[in-house]
Amino acid sequence: MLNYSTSEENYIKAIYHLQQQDGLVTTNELAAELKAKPASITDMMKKLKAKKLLHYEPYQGFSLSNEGKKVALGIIRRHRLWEYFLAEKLKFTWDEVHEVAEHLEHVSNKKLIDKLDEFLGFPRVDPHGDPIPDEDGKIEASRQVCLPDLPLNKAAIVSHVSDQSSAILELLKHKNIGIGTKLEVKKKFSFDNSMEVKAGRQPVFTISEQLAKNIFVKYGA
Amino acid sequence: MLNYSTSEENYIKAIYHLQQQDGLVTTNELAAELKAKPASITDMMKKLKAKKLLHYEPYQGFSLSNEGKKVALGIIRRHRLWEYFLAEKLKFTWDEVHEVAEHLEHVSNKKLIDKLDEFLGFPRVDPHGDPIPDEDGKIEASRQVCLPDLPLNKAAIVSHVSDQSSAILELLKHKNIGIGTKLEVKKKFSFDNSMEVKAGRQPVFTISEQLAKNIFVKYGA
DNA sequence: ATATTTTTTTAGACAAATCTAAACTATTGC
DNA sequence: GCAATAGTTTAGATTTGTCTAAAAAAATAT
Repeated sequence: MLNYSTSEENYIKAIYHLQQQDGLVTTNELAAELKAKPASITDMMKKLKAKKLLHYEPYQGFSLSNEGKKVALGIIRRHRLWEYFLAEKLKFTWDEVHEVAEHLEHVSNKKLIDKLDEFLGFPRVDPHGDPIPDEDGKIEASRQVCLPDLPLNKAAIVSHVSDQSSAILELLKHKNIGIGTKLEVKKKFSFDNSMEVKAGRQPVFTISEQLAKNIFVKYGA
Repeated sequence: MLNYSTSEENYIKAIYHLQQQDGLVTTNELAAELKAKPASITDMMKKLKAKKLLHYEPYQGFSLSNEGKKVALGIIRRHRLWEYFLAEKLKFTWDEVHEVAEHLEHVSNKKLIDKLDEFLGFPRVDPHGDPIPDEDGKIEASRQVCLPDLPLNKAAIVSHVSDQSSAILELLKHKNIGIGTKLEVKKKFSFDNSMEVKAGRQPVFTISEQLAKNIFVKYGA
């Protein structure tokens, strides 16, 4: 695997994320994502095409080649491992990790990343619940579901709360649940659809169906 | 503290190291150190002078200003903390850490570095025995002495072995002592000048005067 | 279906960091 | 003390990544 500049890596990563949703990515879309001018995008697309990292015909949009996807997954692997390290070891909060990881991800040394992975205990998801690609670029599909739909004993990360009333926020705060909290459903009761959950490092406790329906979590499939 | 480019940081760091030994640094010296052409050095010196990071008059050599030294110590702090992390947490060997830290050092985020420092337990020296500047840029003088001259209970790092005979190497290997090994002298016996040492994570053991004289260690004064 | 609008590309400029070759300054040897 | 040598700087070119303004292509609206 060749080395790419920080700039090239940022383009590749942005295209990867955009094409997950949209299929073909357009010049303006990418310009908005990267806060650059459309002319700069076209310039870089020519360069990445010449390096066979993407498919591109003028005016037709672009998408990563298989090689480009592999490069993107390498960058995402580095980014998410560093995010995990920052949250788990350095006690950054879930919303602080992204920005710092944006810089660390560009240090591309295979041994560094594989040893970091091992040191962290081969985590499957980052602090936002997004799956971490393995050494070979394999990545689990990311699923976002509401808590009642989460399989039993599946580790997940709180990613969203649908109801934003102060009543629910008070309750979540009291139970130490917030965006980024690790969550696992241990038991479900069919009588009232309440469930026992393990949240972060707290002992198992019970939450109601009403609450569970409003908590969304992400996990690796 | 402003931000500087990777390139600027590499120049600043190199000047810092060279002027430790030489006082004024010359164009050719720095060119050799950085594997760049003398013309490139002159260009950058003008730039760094404009930023008030160094004193420079054409043909007269250059040296860091106080501000320049502060910047240099910040870079060295980052470099050595990452080296410690790589050796201590990721189990890199002492001779592998430098190259990787050369890249990590350029990620300059104060919170990251201060939290890393805390996570590592505020180490005083890196895996080569060189002292790590603190948050304010204070740095202990680095001392290199042979083992009999090391103060009792002072943590130090093996940095050099003077005799390279296979006999001494065999002995050192047997005692698990090598470059980068942490060493502490626990007790000295005046009868034969033998001493009890703690090496790495091994239990305390005894070494002879002859051996001790050939082991050089570095420590923060 | 064609005129208008939007999107994309091209052309040309600029800043950062590097280089080569030539010019200049300082040092050294005799 | 001056010529030869060694070291340094300048001038101009190159590469990478960005930009603005203008041109070209595609999409859209009547």
